[in-house]
Amino acid sequence: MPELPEVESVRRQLAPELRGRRVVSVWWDPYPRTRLSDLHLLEGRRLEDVHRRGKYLLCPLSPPDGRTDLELVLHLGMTGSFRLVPLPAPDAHEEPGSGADDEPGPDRADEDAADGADPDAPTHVRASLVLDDDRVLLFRDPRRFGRMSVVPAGEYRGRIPTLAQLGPEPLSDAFEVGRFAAALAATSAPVKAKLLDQRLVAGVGNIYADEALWRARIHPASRRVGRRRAAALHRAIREVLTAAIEREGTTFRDYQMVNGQSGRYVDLLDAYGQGDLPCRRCGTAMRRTVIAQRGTTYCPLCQRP
DNA sequence: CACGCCTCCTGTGCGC
DNA sequence: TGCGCACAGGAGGCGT
Repeated sequence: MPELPEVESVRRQLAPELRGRRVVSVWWDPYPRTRLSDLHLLEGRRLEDVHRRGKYLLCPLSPPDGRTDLELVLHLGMTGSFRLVPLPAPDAHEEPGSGADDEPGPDRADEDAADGADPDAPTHVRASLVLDDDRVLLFRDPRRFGRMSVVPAGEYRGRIPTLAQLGPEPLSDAFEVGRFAAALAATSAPVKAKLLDQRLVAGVGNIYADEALWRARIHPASRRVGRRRAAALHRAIREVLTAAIEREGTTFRDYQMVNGQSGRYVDLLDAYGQGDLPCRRCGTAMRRTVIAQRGTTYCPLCQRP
């Protein structure tokens, strides 16, 4: 999925477009096990801003009285993306009178782009918010791993467990090397599993975990990371995430920005997706394995246990 | 509690 | 060309 750099890039595109916009109406996926909840609460409210914590986007909502007490929480899962499109002109073919109550979601059977349907029309739309500037925010998510929910502002416990326990932002002062080293020392799980866990540090996923471990020369399965290596990893995480944000993230397969463009960090990947290719540092063939149920690529020479 | 495995989904790319 | 299978950037839930 989109990790911190991808989510931050999406945030930077969305924030100026959504800030101050009022939500006129909302449609969302009627799928039984949908991970979209309480979106009806959006209607009539203003999106005050778009913030980010880890891989989550947070939009404070203004009620009519001006107090902010609800928040829209967005997570892109593995395949989520947003689009802003013009509000379609009222369709002449539409049955008069009916059809008003539930906006026919643009999600039809995905295969039948038959009869006249625009082949470029967005597919897999799971939610759409009509905004007061006659544009529509579409949330697309083929695999349905993404989440959208409206919650009382800041109250994540019991609703969004990972967000409730989220670790420090890696690019902020809250990400302290001493605490990071201590947390790594206090665990017996493979270091990569701890990076993916989100409690030690927020926003690192499979791509940037592999990248940071390669840069810090730490074997992803290592269960013992001392202070020295912890400090190297701390620095590597910051460097990798900063460089990826500068290039608007990595598009390996699904990730797209709001304008449909790809992230350009893919060209700079040193580890992720480099299986069997020569290590960019020492030339040894990169090796692929599975750690924490995730595909993992590392250099067997540079990154020894 | 910490850890590790399984699951939720759909699409794609590969090998046969 | 067609089919089946493995795999995909995340997180939640459950068993040990």
